[in-house]
Amino acid sequence: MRLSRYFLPTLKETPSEAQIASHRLMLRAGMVRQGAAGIYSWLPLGLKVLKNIESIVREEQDRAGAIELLMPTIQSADLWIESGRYDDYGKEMLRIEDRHDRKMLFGPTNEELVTDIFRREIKSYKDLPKNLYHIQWKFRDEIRPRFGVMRGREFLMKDAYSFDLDAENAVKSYNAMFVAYLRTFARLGVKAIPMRADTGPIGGDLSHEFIVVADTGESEVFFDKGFEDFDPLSVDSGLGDDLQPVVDQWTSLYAATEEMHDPDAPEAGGADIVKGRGIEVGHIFFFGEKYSKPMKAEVQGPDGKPVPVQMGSYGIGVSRLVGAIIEASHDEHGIIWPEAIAPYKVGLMNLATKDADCTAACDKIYADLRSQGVEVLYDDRNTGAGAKFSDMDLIGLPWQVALGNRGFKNGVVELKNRATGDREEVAIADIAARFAG
RNA sequence: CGGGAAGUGGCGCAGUCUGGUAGCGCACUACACUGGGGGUGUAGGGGUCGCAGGUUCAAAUCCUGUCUUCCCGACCA
Repeated sequence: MRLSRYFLPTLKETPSEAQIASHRLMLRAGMVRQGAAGIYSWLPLGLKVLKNIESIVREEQDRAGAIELLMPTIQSADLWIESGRYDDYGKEMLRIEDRHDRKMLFGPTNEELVTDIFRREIKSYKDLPKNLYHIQWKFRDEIRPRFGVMRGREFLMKDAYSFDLDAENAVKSYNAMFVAYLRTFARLGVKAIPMRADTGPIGGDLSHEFIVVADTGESEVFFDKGFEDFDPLSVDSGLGDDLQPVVDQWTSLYAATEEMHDPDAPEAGGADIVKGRGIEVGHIFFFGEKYSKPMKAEVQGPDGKPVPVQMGSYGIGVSRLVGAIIEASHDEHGIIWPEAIAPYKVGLMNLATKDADCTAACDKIYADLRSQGVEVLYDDRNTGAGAKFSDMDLIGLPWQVALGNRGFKNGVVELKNRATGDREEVAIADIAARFAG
């Protein structure tokens, strides 16, 4: 993409409403603009990151055997009345009426709707297990939205729902998601630590939160230093494998959020327990018959008798992750994207746009990179070099390639790694090949 | 929902106390210079000061109401 034709409104100064790093940087980097409190438009650069995260989340869900569908954002109140949550959910649920005065709502989550879909179609234990998920916008009318996309009212969430015949199999489904989550966050380039969690209003018996550790995190967390060394990607997880040992390994070390932390517990006091701040990016629950019973989501068992299915739900805050990753990965100059989700891999800067030869050389690098399938943002604007460097640092692409008169004379570009700051000179003729494969 | 703060051009702000017809920086437009870390000059365009009432000869400024946004707390992906 040529920057001169792109839509990337970067800001030199931070809008006054933004306080924390991710919010400031997302506004300055031209990723989002606010529509109302907690409601954002995603501009092209932000959308690219959101889509990249979404793709990785989707790949890992599919890999773990979950099946994608798409449920609507607007739901009928009927199912929520049936489950009993229409009254329980309170003012956080945005309620509306259609032209026929029917009660509708903007979905804050989808247990009811997915349970209804399940119960209409699945009648036999032979069709289990099932895990259905979608990636869809949710709306929760938060009392106090804040921190940009980290606590928005409208947010993109991946939510999966598992259905099993009995608790034993439901735990297998739970474990599959547990491992899929570890893999997902690792692939996104962030360290997320699973912590035993309070089940909250969704209810249930078994629950873990996945917490990204960042200094600006909103809640206090306590965890064993041993988590630093775990590599989730070393674990292979096919559907049906017994993942209990993996889960056991990951839950053997102490980790707890503030509300679950018990300073008096023997395992909580060790020298390896560190205190930090964290951002919740995922939350998984096993809640058994909580919805299947009142909503009569039953299958016939081998003995021909109807049994309510055992359910779990599994959420990842996709839009929140954009903010959370920035919180965990930025410096005073701007964002530092992990390569897996960066909006572009390479930022190419022509520092001498008035020089026909230099421009031709840049154009060729741009064409070569694109023909190799490398995503490249090409700053071909007629601005000073300083503005280009600053913008490039701000938007945080992993690799910067700069070519100006000085380099052109010597036949070299400057290649900079955004994360490490390391620079090296590479021959103009060789630079495209550096990104091959 | 309790506590606190703020709304003045696209962004950041001054002006409000002490009422007199709106200003600065950045951004934007044109031209010239410049071109390796947000450069320089000249000339421009853009704001009924969140909104509605009120006081006054006169309101960004004083009074009342209202909307919006942000921060702290209790709640949440």
